[in-house]
Amino acid sequence: MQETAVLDAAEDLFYERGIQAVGMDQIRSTSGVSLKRLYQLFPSKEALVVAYLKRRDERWRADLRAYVDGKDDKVGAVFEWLHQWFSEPGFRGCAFINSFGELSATSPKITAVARHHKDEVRAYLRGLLRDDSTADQVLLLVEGAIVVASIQNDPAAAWRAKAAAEVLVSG
Amino acid sequence: MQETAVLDAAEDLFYERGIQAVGMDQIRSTSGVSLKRLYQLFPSKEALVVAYLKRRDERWRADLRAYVDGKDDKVGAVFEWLHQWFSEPGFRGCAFINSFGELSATSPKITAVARHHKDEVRAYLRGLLRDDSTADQVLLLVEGAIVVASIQNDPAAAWRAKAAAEVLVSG
DNA sequence: TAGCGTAGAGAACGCCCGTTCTCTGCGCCA
DNA sequence: TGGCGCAGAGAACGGGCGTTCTCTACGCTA
Repeated sequence: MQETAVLDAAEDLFYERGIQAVGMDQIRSTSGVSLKRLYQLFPSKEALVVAYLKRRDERWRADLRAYVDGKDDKVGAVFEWLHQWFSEPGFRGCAFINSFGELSATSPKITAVARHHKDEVRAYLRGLLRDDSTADQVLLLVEGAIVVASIQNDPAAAWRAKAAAEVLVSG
Repeated sequence: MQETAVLDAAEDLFYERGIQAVGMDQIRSTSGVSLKRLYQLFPSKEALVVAYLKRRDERWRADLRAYVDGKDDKVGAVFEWLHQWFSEPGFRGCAFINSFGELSATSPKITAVARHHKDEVRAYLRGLLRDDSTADQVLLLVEGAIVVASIQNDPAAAWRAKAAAEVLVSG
């Protein structure tokens, strides 16, 4: 489907290079969808960015859930999954943190999507832990691990976060 | 001094709106320094961004040190200081995380400055704690608190991080 | 006072952006 | 087969970007 091709191209390019660094022409040539059709599917670049982020949010959380579901140590599994993610070749941090830093001053819609993603992650952790304040602390470790892993290019941040989470959960 | 005026304008505008959203003309009109002189002081926009980030890095860490120095509970004081920062009117997250998300794919120099800032923060925490692996865990809480406070617009993230840090340090 | 060098203001340059429009050509129905 | 409509390719548009250049006017030296 054309919409999927456009979103695939958008995700590859926006995540890899940043949103403002990618023009609509590059989305066109990568997706193979004409500019006219592209604007029929998404009436503006902002709408395309929002669609890209929404799809990524849902897939990201579904992947995390799928990995954690079978495991006994749910919290530990979250950080194992993060470590896997950090180790992927194209890893460049959290798309939502990056978009927020780039565009929160310009676009309330993009700000809202980023906020929603973090809300959902927090809710997921609360469901995993049954103690809200511990879950909120674990969320801080998750976000911190993502930031440190990307900026320092150091996937092992996930293991340090895992060790810290174990202390918080057991304590 | 003109250089200071330019850096002040750059910091205000880049931090508030993002780097790519601010043009050199706006730096000129805000600082009152002519474009020609501006390019004598900083030979390119990238050089100006690097200078802005370097000055901010040093001032940020000096402010943190100044606040923490007198306190008994050094680690607690770090999070108190963060809470103060999060509560400032123009708070929009960490300039280095934001710049990294926006430009790490484009500019190795900016990437290096962001990485250096985080290295220095880590080193500072290690000096405070004398136990490197605990310090690295506290770093995750610091970064996580910054991210959550900015995206959720919730300065209280600092208090949750403080409580978690107390558990990690005492444990 | 005459002449020179410097610095400032802002126009100009080439390029790329997001978005729209035009023009071409192909597929469908009578 | 002839006429119609849709869709694709890409040119066009207005504007903004980073950077450079021109031109003016002022201040110092003799």
